[in-house]
Amino acid sequence: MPETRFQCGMEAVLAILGGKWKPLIVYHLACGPHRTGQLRKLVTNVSEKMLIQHLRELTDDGVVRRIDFQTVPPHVEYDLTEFGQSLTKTLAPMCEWGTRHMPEVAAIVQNRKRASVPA
Amino acid sequence: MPETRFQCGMEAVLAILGGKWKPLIVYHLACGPHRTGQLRKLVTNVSEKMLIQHLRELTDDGVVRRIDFQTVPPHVEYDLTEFGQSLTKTLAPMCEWGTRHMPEVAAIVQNRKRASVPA
DNA sequence: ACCAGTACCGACTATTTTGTAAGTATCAAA
DNA sequence: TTTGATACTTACAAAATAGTCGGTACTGGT
Repeated sequence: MPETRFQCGMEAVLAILGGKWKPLIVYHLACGPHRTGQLRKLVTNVSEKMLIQHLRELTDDGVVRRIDFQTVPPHVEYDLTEFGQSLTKTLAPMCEWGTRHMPEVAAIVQNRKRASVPA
Repeated sequence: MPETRFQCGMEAVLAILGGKWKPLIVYHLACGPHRTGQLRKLVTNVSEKMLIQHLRELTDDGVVRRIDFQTVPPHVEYDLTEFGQSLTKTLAPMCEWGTRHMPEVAAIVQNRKRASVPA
């Protein structure tokens, strides 16, 4: 019963998109529907388990829609719900910032690595 | 040496703001400089260790500036650098989305809790 | 002398999150 | 009948993240 209270909108967003691969998944789904195998290739380095786990959570949260073609072998596609699309729209400026400052951020992260691996 | 490569701007943002309390810290610092003790009260439920740890990382990343008044007992203030301010600007629309959809998101999260505590 | 308040550090533990490797089911093709 | 492809599951292990508690240094008030 710890009531869900958000201090600012950011927290609400993170409640939905908190997860190592979720932003990437949503990012790729913004371009249209994809099936599981495609996403596994697009979201580099994601394990099958994490991909499906996050897809499930996003589906449960109403961000993503799962379309099962009911065939054998299975064919399943995912795409964004309207809720998910409204989210990606507001995410766009942040993505732009990230894109614009990408070299800067990469350098920052690189610095951190040196600090933590002093060998 | 896994080179730092970002698939999309979002990843770059998360590289900087990934951390349970960082968005909140930045959010409060957007209103002006604060000293450590004030932040500890504003960022509810944060432990002193995590607050300081995150403040340090944000400082190292050039998002936050640490101002030490060199007094005894110590007096330290934190505020956003220009880099940090450019970041909060692009974060704003996302915060707005979160604010607008807060009840919806709260309901979603509430649902998850029920699912994971079936007792 | 002792305690309180400041900002911060460090060892240790707990919790959460992510990853690995294997297995399920079904059918088609070889 | 064995293999391959699909989407997905499960048990277990590792890693990342967060939290607790005690300690540092300094000084002012009691």
